[in-house]
Amino acid sequence: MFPIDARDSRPIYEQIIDQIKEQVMKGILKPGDQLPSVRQLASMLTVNANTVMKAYTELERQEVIETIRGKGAFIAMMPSKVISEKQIIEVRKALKSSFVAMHYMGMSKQEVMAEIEKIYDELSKEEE
Amino acid sequence: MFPIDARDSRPIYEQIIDQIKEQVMKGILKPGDQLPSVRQLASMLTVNANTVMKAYTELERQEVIETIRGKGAFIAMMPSKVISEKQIIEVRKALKSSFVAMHYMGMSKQEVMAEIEKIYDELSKEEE
Amino acid sequence: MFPIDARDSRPIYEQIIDQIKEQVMKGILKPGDQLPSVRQLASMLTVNANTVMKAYTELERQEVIETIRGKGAFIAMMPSKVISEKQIIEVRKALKSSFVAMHYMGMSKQEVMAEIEKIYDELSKEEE
Amino acid sequence: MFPIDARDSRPIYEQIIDQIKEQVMKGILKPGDQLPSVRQLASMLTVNANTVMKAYTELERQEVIETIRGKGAFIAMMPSKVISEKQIIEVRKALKSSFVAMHYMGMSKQEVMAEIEKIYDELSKEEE
DNA sequence: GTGGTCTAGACCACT
DNA sequence: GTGGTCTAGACCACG
Repeated sequence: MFPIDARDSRPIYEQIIDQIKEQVMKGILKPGDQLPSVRQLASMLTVNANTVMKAYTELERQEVIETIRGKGAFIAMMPSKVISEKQIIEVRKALKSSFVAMHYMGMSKQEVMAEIEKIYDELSKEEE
Repeated sequence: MFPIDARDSRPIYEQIIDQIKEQVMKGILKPGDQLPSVRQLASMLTVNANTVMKAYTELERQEVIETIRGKGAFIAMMPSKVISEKQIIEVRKALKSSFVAMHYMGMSKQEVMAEIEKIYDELSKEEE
Repeated sequence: MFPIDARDSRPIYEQIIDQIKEQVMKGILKPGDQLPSVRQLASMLTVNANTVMKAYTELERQEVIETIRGKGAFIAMMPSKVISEKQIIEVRKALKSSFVAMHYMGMSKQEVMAEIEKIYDELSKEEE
Repeated sequence: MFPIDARDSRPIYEQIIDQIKEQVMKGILKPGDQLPSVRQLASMLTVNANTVMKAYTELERQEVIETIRGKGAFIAMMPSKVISEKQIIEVRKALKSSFVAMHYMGMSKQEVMAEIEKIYDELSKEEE
């Protein structure tokens, strides 16, 4: 379904969260679509069920998905737009940190911008 | 000297690393400039000396600073240029993750781009 | 598991690093093999866990091992190939220093060469 | 006189010791030759006099030089040939460590051997 | 004074 | 269980 890298420094449950959000953004997953069950996804990704559970719980908290008892988990109908100040500060810090890192990798602002465009293209392009 | 946020999810030593790199990028710290000693910075930030030590060690490894035995730590003369494939992949993932997060915060690509410009301005503007 | 000499002038964490690299080179440890956990190795060697941690962190940075969160540390699949100019200069200095020392011990070039062959044999010979 | 690198990881006093031994080995300094005084050498190298003192003391202990009160320091007449088991073990460890490092830098045994020959050539060639 | 190593022990995040 | 961060405090080598 999607690639999980156990060697990645980012925790697996976070990778799952991001992958699902990404698929929604790309339109691969649409509002109302049903997600695989915790156990199913766990066996697909060969990770622990608790790890998937943690991802789903967090996704629900963020209102990206909705879980209905006895039915399963579904992509939420209404995209959440509650933006907390905290989140904005967090993402700004993350961006700044990335830019400093890229600067130290010898990339000019232009090169960084090109990289950003590239990533944005990927995100809007629907993949199989 | 610079702000350390104990409640931040990122480890303290990483925050120190980023702050110093940022100050170099802004031109506040220039090649050859002496950094505060490990113990000094530790007491300034009210963190443990070992934590500062860890940051300095990593900065030296990245060739951002040079330490001279018995003398102290200094901003490196030669900007480092060693880039590993791993680093590039990491930073791309980080960017993508930020963009997905911003999308979920309801920001359009244009708004994201404006945000990026703003952060870049901050990074090139010398602060007091 | 392997010998650590507290009286050795070289730091313990460096001795651990070298021992593990040596075992990989000899083929005793193979790509994918799991290493003892930080705490296990610490108690085996009767050193502090932080000391072993430091060694593992550095080995990961050098891409000799990979650590997987919650699972443990493993010998890396891909042999690392990142070489910095600095490292080459360092190792040349170390060699020169050794040769000067051996000369002062009254060893001729031939004797030195014989010694080198002997050490190389040891390194390629798989030990129990 | 000879190059001292404060940024080098090796202590300055050790660099001085090695440089003097190297010059003796190359024949630039011959038995009976007078060395510069501690203060002279210190100012030549722009290092602390205590540091040079430490180097001279160690060189005398190793019987590489002889100091005569009121006269100065001289290269020893008899090359010392006392070899302690300890020294041999030390130098073997150093060599092994270098070889492992070179192996990890992707150098084959042949390449290492070529490197060794090169260093040996340098050591026998009298320089200005 | 400086950096660097090491210990002991706590606490956290992840699986 | 695993690695990872952090503190507090000791001791050493170097200049």
